[in-house]
Amino acid sequence: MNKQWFNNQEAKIPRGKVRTRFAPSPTGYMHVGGLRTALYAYLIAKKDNGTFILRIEDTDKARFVEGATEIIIKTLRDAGLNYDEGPDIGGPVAPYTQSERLDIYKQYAALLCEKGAAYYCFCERQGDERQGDGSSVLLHQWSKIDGPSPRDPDPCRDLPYAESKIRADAGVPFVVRMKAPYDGNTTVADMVFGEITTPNKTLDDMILLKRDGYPTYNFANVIDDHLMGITHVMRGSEYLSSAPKYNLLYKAFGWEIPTYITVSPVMRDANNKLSKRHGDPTYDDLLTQGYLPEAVLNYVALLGWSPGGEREMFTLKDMLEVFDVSGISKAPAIFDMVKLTHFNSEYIRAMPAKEFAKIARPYICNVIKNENISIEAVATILQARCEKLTDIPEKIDFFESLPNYDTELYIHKKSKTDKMISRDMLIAAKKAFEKNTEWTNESIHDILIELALNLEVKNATLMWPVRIATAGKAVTPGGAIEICSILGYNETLRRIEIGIEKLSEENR
RNA sequence: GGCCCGUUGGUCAAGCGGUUAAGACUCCGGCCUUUCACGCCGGCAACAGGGGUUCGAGUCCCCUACGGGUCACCA
Repeated sequence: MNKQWFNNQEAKIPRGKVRTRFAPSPTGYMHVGGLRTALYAYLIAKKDNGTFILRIEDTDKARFVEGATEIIIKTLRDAGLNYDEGPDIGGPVAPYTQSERLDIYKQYAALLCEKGAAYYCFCERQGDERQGDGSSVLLHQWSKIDGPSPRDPDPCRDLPYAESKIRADAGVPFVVRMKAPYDGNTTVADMVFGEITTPNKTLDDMILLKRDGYPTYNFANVIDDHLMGITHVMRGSEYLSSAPKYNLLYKAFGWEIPTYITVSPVMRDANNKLSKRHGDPTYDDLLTQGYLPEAVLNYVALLGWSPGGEREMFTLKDMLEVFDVSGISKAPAIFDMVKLTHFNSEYIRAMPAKEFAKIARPYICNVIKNENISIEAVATILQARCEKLTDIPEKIDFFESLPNYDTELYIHKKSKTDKMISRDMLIAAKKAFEKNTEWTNESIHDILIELALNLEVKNATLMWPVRIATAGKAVTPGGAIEICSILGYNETLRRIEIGIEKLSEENR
């Protein structure tokens, strides 16, 4: 065993600062829960001026997905969760990638065997069968009998080290398993779940190194978290029951155990986790559905974490100030699209008008081809009334072409406007418009207000038919004035005439 | 089935032994208004159940129920 080699690995460890990592496996998409985990890890590090790193956990060859790492990197960048370290010091930052570190795991596994804390196992593969989708069918039936079931002793566990080392070196296929003690207890300290004590006899000899030479998640994680100097390990609650085994590994190496921060999953309903397979949206799906990255991040942060007060709108920068692990809840949280939508509309409204116009532009241009219509003006009336960007097309299609609407729309109970009155109003409005030369929001406003005054009717009595005639639908962004203004003089008059015609026909 | 974890309105949640049990979303009223929306005001709606401990329990303990996790050469 090369002592110098191990010393070199250890020498790279930076100490004394908070260091966290986001350690996804490259599945081809980023799910919402993953984003939340990344966010929390980022916040913990950055709150303390620490280091946040990205580590790709691609130790399952069978599940390799082309381009998956790029998606993760893009998402993180998109969300503003920039990681600041990779294996190439000084260069452009590529993430740490476990498949590039295979030698390291092998060396440490061998070291553990030498120390007697692990062993080579030459038994045939056993226990489960793989299905096409990567899930497995357990062959084992759980006993109905009460009490802890005794571990099946592995025949290789007590093989003399020297003997199995020779066999392994000679090329006999093997896995490396950890030697979990039969006696005593292991206590795991977790910042969210508190202290959990587990009897060692319930722990199995988990596999560290697979037959193909790749490490398991359980092993690579411990090695890397140590080697990369991770101080706060954040992960999902599915790993909570393995945590005692991780502690045993740290102990076997004589390494300091990091602080664990375990978070519960994000659910789709009371019984099921959010999952792509069930059709739940991934982070990218949400963006294409018209959600803003900031809104998604803000909403997701609040799933399972609360800052304690009444405020719930937080930018990433705000979160840096208020985030605290003590606010993380042990209970799972259900993802609610309706509330996300609310956050999104808040973010849209809070945006500077110019910025909104910029992001709304493609959605608007997709519908409005007419060059006489000002995209900016449409964006302006849209901003306060759109919950997500994908709402835009159906809200503004009437600008492009007048829908074939029903005259029932002219009936407005509140202002006691009916079809007859509407017709009179439209005729009056037409005349008033024809007399005028200017065509701005202000001039249109003045004309209509003055007209209502002269006719001695409520504003709504006049505005309602004008809006219906010019838009041809009941629900519109903006009122009559804005719509007329955007449509322009000629189109406005054309549509009012159509309205008069429609209403006149019915009276014959 | 064993072990571990959880459970406050439909949802997110505050609450750290004494509160009229916050707040937000949704929904429903009302006001404002140039429709819808926005905004403002108001309303509906919760401590899973049962035992303790205590002068006093959503808060502490136990049991039950329900839910989740785990028991892979997946992560």
